[in-house]
Amino acid sequence: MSFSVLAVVGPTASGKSDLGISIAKAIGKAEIVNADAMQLYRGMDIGTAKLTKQARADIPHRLIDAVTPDQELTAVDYSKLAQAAIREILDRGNTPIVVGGSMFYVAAALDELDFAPTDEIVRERLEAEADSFGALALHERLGRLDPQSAERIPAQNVRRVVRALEVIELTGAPHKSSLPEPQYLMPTLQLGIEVDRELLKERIRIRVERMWEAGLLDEVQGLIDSRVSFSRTAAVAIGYAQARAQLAGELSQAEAIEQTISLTNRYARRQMSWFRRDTRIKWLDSSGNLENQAFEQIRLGQ
RNA sequence: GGCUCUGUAGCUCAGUUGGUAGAGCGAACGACUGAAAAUCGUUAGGUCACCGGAUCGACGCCGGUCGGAGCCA
Repeated sequence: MSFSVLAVVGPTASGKSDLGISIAKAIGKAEIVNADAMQLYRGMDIGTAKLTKQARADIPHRLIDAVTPDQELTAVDYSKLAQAAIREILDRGNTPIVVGGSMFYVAAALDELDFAPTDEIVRERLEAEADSFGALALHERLGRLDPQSAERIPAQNVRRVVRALEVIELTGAPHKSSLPEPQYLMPTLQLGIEVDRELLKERIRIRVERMWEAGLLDEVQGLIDSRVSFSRTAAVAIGYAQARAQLAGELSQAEAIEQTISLTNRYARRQMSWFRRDTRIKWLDSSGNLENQAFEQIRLGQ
């Protein structure tokens, strides 16, 4: 094969998980590596649309339920886990299939990304400075130290301004503030699922409504009762934040559901704007037979 | 039936003493190198309910019509 790693990407509710399993079964000796930032968390099942254990029983799945919701995990941590998993699977003579819609995590698993170091103390100090002097002042400082980054990063985007300053302070070198031409770590075939936007919205609505019917509130109440705190990432999981607000009496159920639908739609849009620019992706049209199109691409890629 | 309030972008609403309109959310598009389901940027949407009047000029003033809400009968 000319590719050693497969990947299935696309927006939420496009059918990545199912397609991943179909492909794995069809090609044989394949294992799935999760690239969904939220499915990493144990106990967050309904709201992350995790496949049931039965559904994934036939195919080994890696990096699902890898950590508890209170564990802080970053894209860098994930990239190490994912790359290690991919290597292991390859060593076993199997084909890794990376499946997930977390754009940055997909890149962290598949691409060459040379992350600069981080330091919590430095970052906290910069954030505090942003608070007291304002985002503009910080952006001006970045303009003096690294005009290129300052030009690329809007002053309002405090998060990225702070990160750029952090990297300069830590390494003395400018921050790489824009993504490079992506480069695979290993020969990879990336399949993307494209769904008509209106149809996707409909699917998202149904999916979210079913989450509530399936007991998302109970699941969240259980997490609260077990007294695990939520990590920064887990805390903002779409649906979970809304379910918690409903349990706290801050939102009605209808409001919680509507909000979840609307945030999920926005997320799907951002996913597409990220994946679209990756010209390496072979797109599958969901109005046709996904499996056949996938098999065809795999055949062509061999 | 009477009184009062009200009708501005898809939604919720701002619009100082008259010079043809803004915000938040939503939408479309985009950026993205250690929080990424994060954090942001850009753009498109409005004969300011309708008709008439005074005015050089009205979303804004006057009169009327239609539609909402409340109070009193």
